[in-house]
Amino acid sequence: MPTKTYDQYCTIATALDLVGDRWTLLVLRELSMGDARFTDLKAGLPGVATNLLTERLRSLENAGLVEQHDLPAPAARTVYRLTRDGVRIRPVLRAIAQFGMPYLQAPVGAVRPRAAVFGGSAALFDPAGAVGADLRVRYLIDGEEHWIEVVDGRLRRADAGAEPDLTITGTAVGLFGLNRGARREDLVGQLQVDGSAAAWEIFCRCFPPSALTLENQLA
Amino acid sequence: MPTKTYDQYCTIATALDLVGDRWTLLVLRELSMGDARFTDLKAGLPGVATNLLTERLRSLENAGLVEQHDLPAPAARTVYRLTRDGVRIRPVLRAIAQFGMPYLQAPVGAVRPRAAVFGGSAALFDPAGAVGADLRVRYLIDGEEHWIEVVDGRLRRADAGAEPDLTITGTAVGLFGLNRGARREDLVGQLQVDGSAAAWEIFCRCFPPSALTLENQLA
DNA sequence: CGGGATCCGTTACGATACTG
DNA sequence: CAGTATCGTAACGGATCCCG
Repeated sequence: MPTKTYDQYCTIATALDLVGDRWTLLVLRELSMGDARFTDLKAGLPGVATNLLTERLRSLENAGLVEQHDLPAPAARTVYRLTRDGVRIRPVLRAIAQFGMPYLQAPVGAVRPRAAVFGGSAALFDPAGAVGADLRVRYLIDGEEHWIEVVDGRLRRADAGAEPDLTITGTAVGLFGLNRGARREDLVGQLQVDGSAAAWEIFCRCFPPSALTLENQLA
Repeated sequence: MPTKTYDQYCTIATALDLVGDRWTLLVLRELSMGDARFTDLKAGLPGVATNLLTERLRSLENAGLVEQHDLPAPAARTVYRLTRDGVRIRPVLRAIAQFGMPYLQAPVGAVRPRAAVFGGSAALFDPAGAVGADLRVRYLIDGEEHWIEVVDGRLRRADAGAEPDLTITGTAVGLFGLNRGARREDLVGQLQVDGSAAAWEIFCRCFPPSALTLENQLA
């Protein structure tokens, strides 16, 4: 176990003592998209050593951010889940995702639809722009269906249910294009948005695309 | 140099490739409070090895987040400063600080006034609560003076100038108490707030104290 | 004194192999 | 499926030394 702490009276240093180790925030990213088994986590975190993943999970359990949950009989044994304290990491993940968005270059390898929705689109959520907003969005990305909703200005995952205000259909790469500021006209064939103009306007206020004006685009 | 990258098409992984290494975010924390010399950084980051600090600074310069700046003759040669791209890390630092706030225990060692203002108080800034707000706050903490202002819902550092709407006078520890949710009555002798009731109300909306309802308070 | 560079012991990480 | 065990390598931590 990495026992290294910054040992400083600082909220940031304290937070990083909990979640600052390598892989830890990416584990939380995976869990913030939903419960996951050990193998799911391993699949979502290419390159992580199994012993390290184990160590990180124990460490997160110890910090009270993650807990194991046993599933009923037929399903595979256990899943990992964020605790009530653990979900407090979401704004951190959103902020990091917004920071990193302009640095993302052309896709390498496959893009998981769920990552495009939660790590890409939903990560752009802007609480200030969303004040008072209500919106249900249905994503159909590479055949996978995901729902998110904004209720009274607060972002939540949602389940399939009542009619969506907006339906976004297409590929994960196309969705990333939208997040990075591409215009809808440029995404014909990759992404299609169905819904009222009013709903689209609310969407744009709640999920403003990342500013691409970085002076220093990495090569 | 740590050349390890997560090599994943993910905004968070990409961001962590830039700023996820040990000490890097704390270096940015220091610089987000203002320009700093090498020695200032070293002083603000107890325990960091000098070679490591050098390596992190080079790496951040390389990423375009930090730049060296030469000062006129009499002053010590160079300072480090966040670039225009670099200041984009601030929302990340704020989010991390808010996450870490409840885990902060009693102070160990000296608390720097500047850290109490920027890492503590200003870190609680809530864009959603601040929509449309305007406020100038003057901090007098352990003899140090710092100003922040909210202009049309956006947070900025400020310089001494026109009358503040609110003046907060006291100790760094007292200020942390306020941030963590202590009531003003409990901070008599440690912290004093001067200003109109209306300004105080705006302040509370812009800088809501961290929820202390963590089920799992660390020991 | 500010701003590092060099060296070296220790720790954490990465890859793979193996097990209940 | 969900880990544990092992081991070589890379990164970190601390101290010392160097140079303008």
